[in-house]
Amino acid sequence: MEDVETDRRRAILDAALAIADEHGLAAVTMRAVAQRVGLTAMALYPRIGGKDGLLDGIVERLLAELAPALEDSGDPAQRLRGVARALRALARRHPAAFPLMLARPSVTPESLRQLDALYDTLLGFGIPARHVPRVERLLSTFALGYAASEVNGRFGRVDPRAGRGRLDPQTYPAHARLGAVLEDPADWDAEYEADLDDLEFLIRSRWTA
Amino acid sequence: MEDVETDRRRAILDAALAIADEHGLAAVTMRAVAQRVGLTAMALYPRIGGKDGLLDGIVERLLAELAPALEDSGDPAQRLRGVARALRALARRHPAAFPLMLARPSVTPESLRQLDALYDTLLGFGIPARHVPRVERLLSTFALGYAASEVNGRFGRVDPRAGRGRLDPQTYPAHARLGAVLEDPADWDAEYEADLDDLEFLIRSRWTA
DNA sequence: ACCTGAACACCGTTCAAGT
DNA sequence: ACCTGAACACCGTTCAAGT
Repeated sequence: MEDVETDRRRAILDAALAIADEHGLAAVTMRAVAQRVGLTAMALYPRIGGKDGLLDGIVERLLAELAPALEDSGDPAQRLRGVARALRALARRHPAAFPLMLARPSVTPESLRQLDALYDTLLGFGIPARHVPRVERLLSTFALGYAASEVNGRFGRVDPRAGRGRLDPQTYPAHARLGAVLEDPADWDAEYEADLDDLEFLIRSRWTA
Repeated sequence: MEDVETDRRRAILDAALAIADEHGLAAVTMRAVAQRVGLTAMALYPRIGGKDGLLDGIVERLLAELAPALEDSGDPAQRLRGVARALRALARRHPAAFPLMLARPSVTPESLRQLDALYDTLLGFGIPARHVPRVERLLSTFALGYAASEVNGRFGRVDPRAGRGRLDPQTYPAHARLGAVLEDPADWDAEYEADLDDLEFLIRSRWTA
């Protein structure tokens, strides 16, 4: 049961997120967001408190989309994997806005609730309490970093990574040694799953009986 | 042996980085950078190609500071650890500019050379060639993400994390179960080293004989 | 070749004024 | 209580002009 104040605020933030999705983060101006909800820029201030509040609010909306993945769902390992996949899917739905999750960390009751759900999952996995906060940061750092790297093009912009296996062997000897490996088209879906396998292996072998 | 063109460009980029260090990324305007090097904003365009080129150039300067850590230095494990520590130290020296490394990936000859050095280290570690690119992305994603999270305050802004062990047990049950663990002051230096230990364990047990 | 000054089309934000 | 319109101090960038 949300009051009308919250509904109006949410409509503004969703408009901002939609503009980011359609035209990029630079297009998210106070004026553009206001126009999309039928107001002037100045009318936004009492509700979202300026540009900084607007960007923090976008992060809130992204977290809200992540919430279903953090519901109870039996096996802790499957739950962890579900959250990791949901985070990457979120980044692909909102590539322009997603990096805000790393840049503007949220400390709302909702974000704390999500952190609580993650702690619960890690405890359910059998990780000793004293290691849980660190393991949570290790995993969330990797998952956030991977999704952000992907949408920011850090892993290479297109599939044929422009003959990285055929660079000058004098200046790039290790690339030359890798050769054909670098010519394979990258499959980020498969790579992410392999990384999750590795991290699950790490957790099981280090922190559970 | 660098020509004068490159020197001038470097002076501009170093001025931009200095402004970011002193007054934050928002203070890095074309006009402010120009003033610091004794020019008008328009004089920067032929050398750095607009605001986007300026930000990419800042990333170049950050990478240049990282270069010494990628020199040969015997044991591959120690070299990897050295690079990981140098990356985090870089983030602490340039907290405002560092997140650009994740947001604006660089694809210069220098960045390729650094990637090559990393590939070489992983091959020297005994990792099979077909796994090297993925392992490099796994490690660099974690290291970049950790350093960025730290400077962006994602791990909590100050040391006493405001009684996170004493939240309402009804809404945050896992926090309540962790209790005293969350009251410990966080030591990010020690945590980072522990994470590196874990990742080294992962590499050794999965990909080397 | 290199730089400047004026100008343009924006920005976030303040504030007095309207209803 | 909620919103507007005008204004302010910026921004990145273009372009004709100077030397």
